[in-house]
Amino acid sequence: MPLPQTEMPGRLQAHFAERGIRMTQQRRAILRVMETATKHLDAAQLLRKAQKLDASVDRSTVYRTLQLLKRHGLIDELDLMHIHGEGHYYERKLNRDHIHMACLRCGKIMEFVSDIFEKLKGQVEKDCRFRIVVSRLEIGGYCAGCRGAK
Amino acid sequence: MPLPQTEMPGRLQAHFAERGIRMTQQRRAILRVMETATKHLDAAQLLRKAQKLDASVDRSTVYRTLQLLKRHGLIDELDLMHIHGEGHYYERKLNRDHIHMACLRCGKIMEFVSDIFEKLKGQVEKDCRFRIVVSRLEIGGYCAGCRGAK
DNA sequence: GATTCAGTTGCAAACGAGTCGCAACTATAG
DNA sequence: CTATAGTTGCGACTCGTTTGCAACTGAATC
Repeated sequence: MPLPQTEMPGRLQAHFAERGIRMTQQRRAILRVMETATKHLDAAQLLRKAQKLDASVDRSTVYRTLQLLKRHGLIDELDLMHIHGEGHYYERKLNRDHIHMACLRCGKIMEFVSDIFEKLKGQVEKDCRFRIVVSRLEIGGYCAGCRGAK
Repeated sequence: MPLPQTEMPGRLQAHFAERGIRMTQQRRAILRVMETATKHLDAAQLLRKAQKLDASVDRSTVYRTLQLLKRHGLIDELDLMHIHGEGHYYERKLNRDHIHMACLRCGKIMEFVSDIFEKLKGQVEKDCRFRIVVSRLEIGGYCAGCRGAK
């Protein structure tokens, strides 16, 4: 299930340059992993993959870089309904928000883009006079394949 | 900001009886706290309040009871955008799902019920052939009062 | 290219939320 | 009243994440 690639690899690095954020060997490795990831990664997976590019990358640097990316609104943080433990998953923020669905039986993660979701956010902004910065809709349930069984 | 009280206090206890779940002193205290809570509680707050009703209540019993309530679909688990740390918050599941909005500046939590949200869930069920069991929409941003400032 | 220094790093220790194994206890059915 | 399956408190533990600190380094300036 490849993520939609609506942005070029290298864009995260470009964002850093634009904003005058210092680029280091370690950050380059971590950003490259985020840019080329084809699925949602947690911090441990991100660390392992980044260490293949630069063996010196440390766990704490991964966490610090994730905070940095979050603060700049370049990634989204997900729970995926805590299907695999208490940790978090990360993905690059792309043009359009999407919904995450997690199958409680087979663990599959699905994504879904919806105009109704955009409309809902518009309603919240208008009716609640609330300025939305980040939104997260996660759904747990049973996917088409698992609905029949159990 | 009181939660909508569309169910009577005592309903959680009634659910337990209906389903033949054993009722203990400690559970009675914990359920009573959940039933009368006027805001979202985390496990530590729930423990403190429950201990005022029954001093013997232990942390692990609180967690075990929360798992039980979750498994029976009687409570919802929230992150509230991790505004106050990594823990979780709990609230009784009421008739209608609602959206949670967290102000990134003042920390206020707001709730919002929307037909469009119901419609969106309907779309997911239909278009993705996905049977929804639990859903969570959390939004971070700036509330009406804080939008001007900063 | 050398100098400078704020920003960044690895390390190890600490943290907080949540879980678990176990022996003692207790709510409920018979 | 008894039997027993379910529940409890306790303490030790796991796991994801954060922190303080001394050493290092990117990049701006000369």
